[in-house]
Amino acid sequence: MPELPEVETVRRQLEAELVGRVIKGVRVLLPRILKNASPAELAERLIGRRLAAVERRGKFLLLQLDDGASLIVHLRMTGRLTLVDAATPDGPHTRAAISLDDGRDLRFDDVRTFGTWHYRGRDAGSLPPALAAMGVEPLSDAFTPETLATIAAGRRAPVKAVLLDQRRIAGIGNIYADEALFRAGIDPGRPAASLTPGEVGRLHASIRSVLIDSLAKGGTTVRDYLNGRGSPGEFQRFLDVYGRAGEPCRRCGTPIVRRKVAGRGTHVCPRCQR
DNA sequence: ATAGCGCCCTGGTGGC
DNA sequence: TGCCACCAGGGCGCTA
Repeated sequence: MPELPEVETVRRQLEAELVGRVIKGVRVLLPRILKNASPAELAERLIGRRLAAVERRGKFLLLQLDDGASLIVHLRMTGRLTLVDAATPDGPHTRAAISLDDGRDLRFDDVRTFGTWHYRGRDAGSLPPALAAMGVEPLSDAFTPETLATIAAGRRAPVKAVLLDQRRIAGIGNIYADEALFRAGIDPGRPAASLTPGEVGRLHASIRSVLIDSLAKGGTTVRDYLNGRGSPGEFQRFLDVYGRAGEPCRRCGTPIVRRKVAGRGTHVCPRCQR
């Protein structure tokens, strides 16, 4: 489940390899991943374009083209973007591919086919609604304890639901919501507005630290995630609660409990998190 | 405006 | 061994 650290890892790898490359071909094996273009239209727009930059906003990847347009990719749960030699056969779940002028393909593989591609033209063009409404980047200077306090103020929803709301904070998914709340010692079901200023400060620091720590390990691979070079992340070895139901809390030894909060599988230490 | 829920989709798992 | 219900979950559309 690629979240901010995983998508950022892919972004860095793709940027290093893709910038300056020219698109020679486009293959779309599953047209419904394209949200606002037909395969033929996408090919017409992309072929001949040079890649100018690879950016990230929340969990979206933006491949910027030299004509001011962009290809906006969301990996959702099982999507992968990897660079391979063009001779590499498609996998059973290859949904699309872009061939480059250096003999390689940018392959998009996605088992569950939730991932999406949007083409955005130079002027306006359609943005994915979630991207247009995206909240603050948690690793940017704009994200301060005061920002988080404002976000939480007056919200009766569980604090975990607020962390998952991309319109408030960008890029946090189920894994890092659980991990940040553990580090902060806060129960995920608490109404966001019930957090004390001290708790808001701890949660702010925890969000940043867990994202930074995971980024340093190349992200988390629980099941499907692979980076732009086809390699898994390493942070799963350092998770405190996610996926550790029944195992002892690393801090106090109490078994980690799994329950449902905000409709999501949620992992907590019932002793450390209040 | 906010909160909650079902849907999309496939592969892996566990029960019988 | 086979079959099937169930689960994973981000974004989105719908409801109240």
